[in-house]
Amino acid sequence: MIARSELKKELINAGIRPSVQRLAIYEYVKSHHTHPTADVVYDALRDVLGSLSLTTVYNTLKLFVDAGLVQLLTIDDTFRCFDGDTSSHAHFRCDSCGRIVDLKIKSDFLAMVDGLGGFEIKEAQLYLKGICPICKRKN
Amino acid sequence: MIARSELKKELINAGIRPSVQRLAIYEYVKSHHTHPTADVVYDALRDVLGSLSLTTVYNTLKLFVDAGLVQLLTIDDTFRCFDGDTSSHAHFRCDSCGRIVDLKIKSDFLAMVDGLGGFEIKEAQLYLKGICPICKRKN
DNA sequence: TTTTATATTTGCAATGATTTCAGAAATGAA
DNA sequence: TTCATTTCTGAAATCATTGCAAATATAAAA
Repeated sequence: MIARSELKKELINAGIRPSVQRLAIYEYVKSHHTHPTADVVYDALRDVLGSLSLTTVYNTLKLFVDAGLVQLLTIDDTFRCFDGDTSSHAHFRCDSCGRIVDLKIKSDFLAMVDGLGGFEIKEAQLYLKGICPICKRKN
Repeated sequence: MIARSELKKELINAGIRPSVQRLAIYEYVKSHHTHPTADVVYDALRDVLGSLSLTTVYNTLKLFVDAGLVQLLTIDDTFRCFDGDTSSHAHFRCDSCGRIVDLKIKSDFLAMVDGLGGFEIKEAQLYLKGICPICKRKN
């Protein structure tokens, strides 16, 4: 759990004015590692904050993604979800329960890709899909 | 370029009846390595075939994906595109020109991911984004 | 070949996540 | 406080994708 004042500084450093809504949304994605959709964030915060618009959540998350503070995941092709952890890691999506799991990845994994000379890589996403250990045990 | 009769066999082997539309769509995605969207396939084939419905293109591509004959890519979060090459390879999307490029990847690249024991991996997608060599040279 | 059943295609309407937009509210500076 | 700027809001619009029911094509049976 990161302190609110620390999160505030991060927003300011990124050139983003830390409004009440923005700070709440930022705190949510940084403290919940559940890869929430915009809608999930909206449902979780609408009661905490007096009022909140779903549009604000969409706009704010897009702002964070563009600033590099949050990752946008498209591992499930039917919706977008967000990850406050911007460090390099892989994602696994269980076909059975839908859960998205973080997996550690070696820092030099791009060495496995051939012919990258001349390319400028700004972002890398490794998406794995299949059956998670919990669902496998159930069968 | 693969022969039409060969493509026909592949569909039959997958349990898919090779109708005129299906064969045309299958031939398109297997011979064009441009990662087309459903709409692009539709526009390319509507004139060749007498008539064609966009719904048919969506349904057919989904059929191919479910049968494992074609890959679904979600590297661009605003639309889905398709890849007739189902072999293991990475994809790069240029932020500048939007082009999606195939990149070779070492077959054992999953060794770079920690803690995969217990997981059953059915699909892996490595998406890279940034600036391609052609766009870099232009600047 | 004709009939019948089944599979496929079609076009339009519906869906639903996301975005746009214009006005309202909040914020910061003077 | 006043003014200017930024941010938030909610409703309406967008657009890729899907659902559905009718039309067509294909295969099997008679």
